Amino acid sequence: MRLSRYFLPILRETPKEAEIVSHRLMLRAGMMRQEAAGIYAFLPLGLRVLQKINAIVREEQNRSGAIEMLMPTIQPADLWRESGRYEAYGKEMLRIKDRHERDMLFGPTNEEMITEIFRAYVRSYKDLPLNLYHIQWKFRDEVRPRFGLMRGREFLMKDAYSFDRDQAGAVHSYNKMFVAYLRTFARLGLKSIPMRAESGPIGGNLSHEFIILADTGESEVYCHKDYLDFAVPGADVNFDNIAGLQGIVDKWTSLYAATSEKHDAANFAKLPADKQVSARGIEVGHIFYFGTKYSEPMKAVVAAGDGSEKPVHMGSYGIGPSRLVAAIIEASHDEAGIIWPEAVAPFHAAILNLKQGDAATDAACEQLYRDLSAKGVEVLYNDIDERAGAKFAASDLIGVPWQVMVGPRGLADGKVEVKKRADGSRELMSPAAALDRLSR
RNA sequence: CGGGGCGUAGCGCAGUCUGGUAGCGCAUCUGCUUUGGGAGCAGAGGGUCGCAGGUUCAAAUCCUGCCGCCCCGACCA
Repeated sequence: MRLSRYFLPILRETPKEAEIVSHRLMLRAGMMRQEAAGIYAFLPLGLRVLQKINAIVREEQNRSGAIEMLMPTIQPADLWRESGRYEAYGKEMLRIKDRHERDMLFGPTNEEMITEIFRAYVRSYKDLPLNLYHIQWKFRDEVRPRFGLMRGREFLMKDAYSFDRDQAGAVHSYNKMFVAYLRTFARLGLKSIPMRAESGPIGGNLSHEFIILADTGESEVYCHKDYLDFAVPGADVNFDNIAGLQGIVDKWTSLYAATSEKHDAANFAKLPADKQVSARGIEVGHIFYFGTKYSEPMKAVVAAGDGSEKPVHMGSYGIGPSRLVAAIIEASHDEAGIIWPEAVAPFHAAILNLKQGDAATDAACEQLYRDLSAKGVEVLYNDIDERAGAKFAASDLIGVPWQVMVGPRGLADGKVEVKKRADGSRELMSPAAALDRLSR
């Protein structure tokens, strides 16, 4: 992409409404624009990151056996009257009337709708287990939206819903998501730690929040240091191996880990002093087993095999991709701007033409741009007629992992300079070597 | 929803107390000079001063009402 033909409205100064670093950097980097409190438009650069995140989330959901679909944002109120949540949900639910005065709502979540879809088609336990998910915009009319995308009213959520014939099956479905989440966050370049959350109606430990550590995170978390070095399950993990998955989950829940709400200072103090980690974190995922809470009132039942019909056991599993955009920035930035993990970077590399208009420099940039593009490298070519300093600052701000600086000084020796955004290291090399390095 | 604050050019702000030609920096446009870490000079364009009433010869400024946004708290994926 040529910057001169792109839409990247970089701000030199920080809009005053932005308090936390991810919000500031997203606005400055031209990633998003606020349209109302807690409601944002994604600009092209922000969308690229969001889509990278979605792709990874999707791959790991699919790998675990979940099946993608897409439910609407607008839902009929009657569905929620069946579960009793239409009255219970309160003012966080955005309620709408259509032209026929029918009660509608902008979905804050989809348990009711997925249960309705399930019961319409599935009759037999033989069709289970089933896990359906979608990635769709949600709306929760928070009293006080804040922190940019971290706590918006409209947000993108991946929500999966599992259906099993009994609790044992549901636990396995839960474990699949647990492992898929470990893999997802690791691939996003994040250290995630599962922390016990409020238990479901059946009791037990079957609700976990996935917290990523970030110095500027919103909440205090406490955990055993060894979590930071736990190996994340590989891509070859067998999701059908019930005992194997349980073993992974057991390991990842064996040590102390709690958010401030569930923190038990006395138990935490029992850990060896050098193993106590007290840090700040951001919740980026939440998984939940809730049994027959919806299947029973909404009559989502299957033939159990013994002549009877039984309500299915369900769980739901959320990840917030739009929040993750902000969370990744909170976890990965410096004074100059964003430092994207390579897996989610909007572009892999940037070419900085340090002397626009100089024939040799222009030609070298054009050639490198063509060569990188031909190799499938996502590259942003800064071909704007502005000073080198401005290009350095802009590249650092938007956080592209690799910068290739091309100018007359280096070209005199047949060299360009490749800079790694993450650590600032630079290396002089030939354009051919740069091409090789960046297209690996 | 309680408490606090802010709405003046695309962004950041001054001007409001004490009413009297709407300003500054950055950005944008033109020209010249510059060109390896956010250049310099000269010039230009751009504003219903959040909205609606009211007071006044005169309102960004005073009064009343409303709207929007931000921060702290309570609450939350």
